[in-house]
Amino acid sequence: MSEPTRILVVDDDPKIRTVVRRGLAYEGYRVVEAASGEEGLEKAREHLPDLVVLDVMMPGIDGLEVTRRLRSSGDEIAILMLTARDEVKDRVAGLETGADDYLVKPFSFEELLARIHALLRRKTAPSGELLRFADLELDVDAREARRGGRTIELTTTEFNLLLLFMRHPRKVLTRDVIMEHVWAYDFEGESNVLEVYVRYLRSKLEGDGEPRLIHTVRGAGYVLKE
Amino acid sequence: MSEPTRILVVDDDPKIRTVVRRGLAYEGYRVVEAASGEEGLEKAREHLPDLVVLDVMMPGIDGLEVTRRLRSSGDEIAILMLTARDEVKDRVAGLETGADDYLVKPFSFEELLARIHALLRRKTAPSGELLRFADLELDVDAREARRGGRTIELTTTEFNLLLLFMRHPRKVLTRDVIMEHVWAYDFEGESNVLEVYVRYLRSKLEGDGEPRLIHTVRGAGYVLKE
DNA sequence: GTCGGCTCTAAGGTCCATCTCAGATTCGGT
DNA sequence: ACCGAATCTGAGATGGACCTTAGAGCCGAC
Repeated sequence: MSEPTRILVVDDDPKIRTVVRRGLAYEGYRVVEAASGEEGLEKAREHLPDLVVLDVMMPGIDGLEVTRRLRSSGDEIAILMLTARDEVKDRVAGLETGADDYLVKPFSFEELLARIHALLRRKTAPSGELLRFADLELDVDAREARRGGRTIELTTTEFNLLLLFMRHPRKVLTRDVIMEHVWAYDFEGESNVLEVYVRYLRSKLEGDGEPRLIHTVRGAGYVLKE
Repeated sequence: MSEPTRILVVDDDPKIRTVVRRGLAYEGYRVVEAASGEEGLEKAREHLPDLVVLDVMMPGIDGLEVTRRLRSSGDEIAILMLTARDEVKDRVAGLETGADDYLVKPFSFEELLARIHALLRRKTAPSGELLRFADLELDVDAREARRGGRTIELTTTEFNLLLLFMRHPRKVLTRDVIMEHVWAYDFEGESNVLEVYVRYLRSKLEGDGEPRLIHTVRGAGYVLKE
């Protein structure tokens, strides 16, 4: 994926925060830090990270409580919990309150990275999602769209293309990026498949003379916007 | 971005310059060389590179001083510092004066490439972030500008030109530099494309009789300033 | 085997971003 | 104040990017 993934690191130990921040930043992630549970919740609200690395044991609001609150506010953030060695009950409690995975301290950075990758892969995979943009809805499970009351059937390719747009609204997607994501091949010889499918989508989505949502950006690509 | 990434290599050792230049050019980067700190500063002003590979130890103005001056002139260039083995204090000093990362000599080209990629990902992909100058905003993702509440649609060339200005505010950009960055060709014959596009931008950005932002500097070029 | 739906190719048409050019205007130097 | 050069401005030509449509190939369902 092209956009930077945001990761929030919540731990009261500055040494851990620094190591993790540096490492993840080096890997190209956008990193936000918090030194306490309170600050973590605040930063989460502010930055909408894709994943939180969360220490269980912290003074004040601890990791379990942070997890509980994040979950209760309906967030689908991936949560990776850090637990002290042998604190088995913490792990169990962590998973029960809604953490997605845990890692035992001390850990190597590579281990952490592996967990993070696995989690992100799982989480950003669509399931049960209902994506929404303007008056357009995309039901990921049913693989169909809705607009203006009517239900729009999509073929696989149309769905994949629209999914990409819905995940990156208001963002210009270059032809290359789109081709890579939806068709997954390097087209040496040129092809106009993309244009054809954009047209298919448009004609389905604008069936009733509704305003255009997928706009052409000459010399660049396409954008989903009002 | 569409224009090629520019990298400036500053090292007094010609062997290193050659190896690095060849390798990076092969990777598709536009490479500029400098053999001393003085020349490095000059080339940086002249070519506006996205990243500088900078040797610490050089006669005359050394890498630390170059870093300091680049930073003090408000540039957000990515700086990768090359240090001799075990010169720990150089590394620390380097990071403190504003370098973004360092690499210990001797290094393999692959190592260098990996660092460069990581740095560029961090630095020049301000995805989701808005560039801002005075009351003007440039949304890099959406490829559109905003001023005085209204949204301004930009063509590709207009966008590239404005992006260049926004990345180097308050800095006089000569016609040559602009032509090189936005049009990427050596114009032997005269052309006034640049003037035409400056006009296009102005008319879009000053739509409501707002104060001018792109000013002409006679005999030199243009500046973005209030 | 036949049918229907999905995917892609191909060819022609349309449109507008880009650039050129010519004349107007402004600026700096004297 | 004047002159030449630099820059601005408007209008127009053109080429390529994008759109549109039709249909061929493919695969699975029955």
